[in-house]
Amino acid sequence: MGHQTETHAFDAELVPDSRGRTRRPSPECPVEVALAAVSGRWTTLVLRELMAGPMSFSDLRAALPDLSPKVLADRLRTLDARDLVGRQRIPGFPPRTSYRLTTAGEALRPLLVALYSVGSELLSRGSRPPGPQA
Amino acid sequence: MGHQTETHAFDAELVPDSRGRTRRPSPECPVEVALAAVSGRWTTLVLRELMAGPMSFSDLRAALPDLSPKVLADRLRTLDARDLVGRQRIPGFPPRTSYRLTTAGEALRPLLVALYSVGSELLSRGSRPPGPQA
DNA sequence: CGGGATCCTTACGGATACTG
DNA sequence: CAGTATCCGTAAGGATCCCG
Repeated sequence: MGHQTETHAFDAELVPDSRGRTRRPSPECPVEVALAAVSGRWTTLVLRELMAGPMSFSDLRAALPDLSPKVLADRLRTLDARDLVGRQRIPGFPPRTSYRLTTAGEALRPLLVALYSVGSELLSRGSRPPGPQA
Repeated sequence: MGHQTETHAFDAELVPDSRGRTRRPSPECPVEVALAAVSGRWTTLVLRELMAGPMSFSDLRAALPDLSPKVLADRLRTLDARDLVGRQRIPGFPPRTSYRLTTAGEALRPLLVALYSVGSELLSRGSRPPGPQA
């Protein structure tokens, strides 16, 4: 092995290309992009609901009763801005809006599945609950 | 199909069991657990470094020069508290501490891989950078 | 070397009330 | 119905300095 010349080598599965070799948090890194997509409280729950098919604003409110309209609107706006969710106004009265995942949004499904299975693995190992983080 | 009795059905791959059917963010949900494990700025970068093998505090500082000692200590403390990372003091002077992933910590590898590949997918679709989130 | 202690700023998220 | 407007408390995270 080269002694000191190469700082260190990353596992090729973990870091397949140069975009993963950043020395600081950077929006060009795929990991950050994926993390940003699911970040924010309630976001994964909203995504989970939409994975089952299009829903209106109040469908979502009914499915997630403790989520305030403000935060729900925030989440939907952010997801929309990232092209993960699309909104479609249905003409007429009362006003209705249908939210649906875009194809980019559907691409998050394997991530949610991975989160679930890794999380289950951690729980089965008896890892401690989050607690106060700092 | 039952007409209105069942509120709605989740995809079994996405939500394999009842722990994923929460109506609010909850530490019992595997998704939240996994998300908590990688949450926080710099966390995935620290994990990436440790995936290559044990490192000392200043090894990590050298690998991530823009990460302040305070935040690095924060991250390591949190990861330690969650049993994802273990610390080992090396006796003698100057003081040295070696950090390594626990087996639970190694369980995060597939999650990081999934984050990378889903993030790449999003980037290749030309999704917008994070931007101001709220 | 490996941290801890302080201070400060901002961004997030919750509550409540209101509107087209 | 589908949001917006406002206010507010908290916690994350960066900077700086210090200690064993």
